[in-house]
Amino acid sequence: MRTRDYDKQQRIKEAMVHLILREGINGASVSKIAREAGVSPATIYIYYESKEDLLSAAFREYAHQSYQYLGRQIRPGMGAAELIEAIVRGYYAYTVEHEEIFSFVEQCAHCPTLAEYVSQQECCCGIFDLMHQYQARGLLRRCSDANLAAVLFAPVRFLAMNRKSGPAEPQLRELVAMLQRLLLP
Amino acid sequence: MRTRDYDKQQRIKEAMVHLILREGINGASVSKIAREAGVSPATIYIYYESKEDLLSAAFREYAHQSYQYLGRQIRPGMGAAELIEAIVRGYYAYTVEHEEIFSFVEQCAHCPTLAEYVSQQECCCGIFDLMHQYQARGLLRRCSDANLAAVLFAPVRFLAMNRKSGPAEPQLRELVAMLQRLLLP
Amino acid sequence: MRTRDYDKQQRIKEAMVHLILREGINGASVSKIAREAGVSPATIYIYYESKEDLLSAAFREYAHQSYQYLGRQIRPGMGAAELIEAIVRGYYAYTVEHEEIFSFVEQCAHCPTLAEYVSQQECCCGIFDLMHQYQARGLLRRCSDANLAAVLFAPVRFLAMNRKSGPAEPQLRELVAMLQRLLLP
Amino acid sequence: MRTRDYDKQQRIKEAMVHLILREGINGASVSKIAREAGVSPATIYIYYESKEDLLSAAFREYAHQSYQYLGRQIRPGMGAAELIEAIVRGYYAYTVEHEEIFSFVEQCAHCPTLAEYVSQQECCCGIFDLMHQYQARGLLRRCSDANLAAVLFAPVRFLAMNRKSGPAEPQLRELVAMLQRLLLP
DNA sequence: CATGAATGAGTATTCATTCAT
DNA sequence: AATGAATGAATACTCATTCAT
Repeated sequence: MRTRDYDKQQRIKEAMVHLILREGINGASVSKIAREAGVSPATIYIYYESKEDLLSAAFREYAHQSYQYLGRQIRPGMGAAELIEAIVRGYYAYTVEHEEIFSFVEQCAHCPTLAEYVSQQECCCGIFDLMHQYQARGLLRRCSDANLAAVLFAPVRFLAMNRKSGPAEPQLRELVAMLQRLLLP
Repeated sequence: MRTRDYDKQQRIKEAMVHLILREGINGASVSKIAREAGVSPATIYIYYESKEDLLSAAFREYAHQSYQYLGRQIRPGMGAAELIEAIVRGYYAYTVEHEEIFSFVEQCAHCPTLAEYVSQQECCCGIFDLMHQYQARGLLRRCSDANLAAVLFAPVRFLAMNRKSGPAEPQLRELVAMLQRLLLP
Repeated sequence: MRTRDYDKQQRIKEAMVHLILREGINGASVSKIAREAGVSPATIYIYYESKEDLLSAAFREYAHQSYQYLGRQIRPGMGAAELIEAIVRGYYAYTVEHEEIFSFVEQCAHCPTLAEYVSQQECCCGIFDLMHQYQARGLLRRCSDANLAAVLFAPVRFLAMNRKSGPAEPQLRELVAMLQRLLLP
Repeated sequence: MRTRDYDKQQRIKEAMVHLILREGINGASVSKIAREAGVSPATIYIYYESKEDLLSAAFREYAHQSYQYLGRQIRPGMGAAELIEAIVRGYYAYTVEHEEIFSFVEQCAHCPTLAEYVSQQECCCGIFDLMHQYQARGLLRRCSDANLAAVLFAPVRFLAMNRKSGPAEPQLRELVAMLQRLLLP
């Protein structure tokens, strides 16, 4: 059950993410975050040691969130083609439903001073375990994890970043087909 | 009258890029850039209207640079397989040789307040013209430009960002093979 | 929570007025004001939104102060001649006793960017109410409020500004006599 | 005959006055003055030693200008009543016709760091010489020069500063009548 | 004479953080 | 636990002035 204090901590994180989407990583000062969250600046320092601590904690948490979301979209019983479609569409859906958090994580992941806090590779280990099983059973082509992540997630992120250019559905359908041809045996 | 020193302007841009790699987009203040470039803060405002002007001008310029570099790696006479290999390896080589600039552009491209200054799509139009010819002649499978960019460039960028994890060469060779299978008819 | 220190706010205002007297409106920078008031520059922004806010708030307050002072010098029961003398001498005494504030208000009132914050006319409305009563009872000649303010206050301010030229008392006595002749029936 | 350089110097002065009216004494920086005058900042330093030199030279020149203008409105043969009317109306006309210069001089005159450059008293000495003659011939009441300046000029300046409040003509007519009653024997 | 480039010192304002309540 | 006050150091930017041409 959510306690009152957990809510406050949550509000702080969300305020920061919201601000960073609106004004970029520079625009999110501690005072603004506090104002947006409806707390005093000093209160933030009860929950976090420093601004960097707040940023990195939120980055760590939210970086895993998209893969947890993905984990809920897939089931071990799925066929391989179905699995690929679920991943692509599920990941894209996440970027739409959690636009702010997605943008926040992308910014953090590309900032050298923050990137080291999170290893992208290990975020998706749950999904990779499943893929390995499919590969072992010959349902998916074998390839290195790095390249699997590269072709499965990076293109979807690219489409999500450039969302405004055209309707998403045809592009998604095409991408699913391409990745199925690439990864199915 | 003293004449304008274009080398100085270059030094300012490079100092900024250098700083942003080291300290992230937050750490690059005008004074630090000036100190790094060996000029007075006021001098920066002779060449640029504002910090945002400096950032966006450099972003615009460098965003095109990688594709110009790529343009020099490919030749119209190449076979389709060779073309894909040249693009993947050429793009990756660029990220290694111009690490700072690559990181700078990636950060800008993911920052909402800066991203709008550059349309990623139009940066690579020269290369796309060539791909369209190959597609028209049946040497490459047809697909939308968005997805072509998504599968050709995004995975390479992903590998480049996570360079430290393992040796690059095997991963590159594998990625080239995957993309050839994906895009060749 | 630390409580707000209204003495501190007062010190800030006084420091600004003091500085503006010594160095003119140009010389009163926020840092100098802060140093003079013994606070940090940032503290000023707790009490005022901006430098302009500080200036205009002080201007508004002090512009009324001289007329409040005057209000205490006069009594409804006075004779008309006595009233004029009290006003002239009272106003002059104020400029001597509150030299800094007088100079500050004069500077603000003549600066186009600040003048609009205060309407000189309405500052002295309390006194004008009394004058109107005297005029209604035929104890003072009738004239427009604008000209009444023009001949009652402007000459005294003029003498106050050029104080150094000669002893004040004879000039004041003469001015009182002139204004009595002018305004008494 | 105006030489080319005289024109340039004139343009600089006018640009400064224009800027000070628009943006107050703080807003008139050397660069802005230069831009407004269409010259380089460095050029200003050919004609003036410093910004203060520019300000004080212009102040000195323009402070005399209104009284020179006044000098042209009056003639020794005038009657005393006519003389007072000419002075009041002439002075007021000047403030309307040379609004920018009038505002500039007023600002300078009330700024402690600039006021000392010009003695208001000696600016109007020409007019005072004439007044003394009228006084000697019994056509004007005798009073000290300070009070004469105080009642003749300060009220007109006050009306000019508060011009927007109501039509000027009735107020001027009334003021002329008041001053005639005050100063005629 | 005239210029635009150059700058150290300054501008108003905001920062991340701590203090006292 | 929570707060708004307080701040030294930083922010982006401008200043008056000088330099080299």
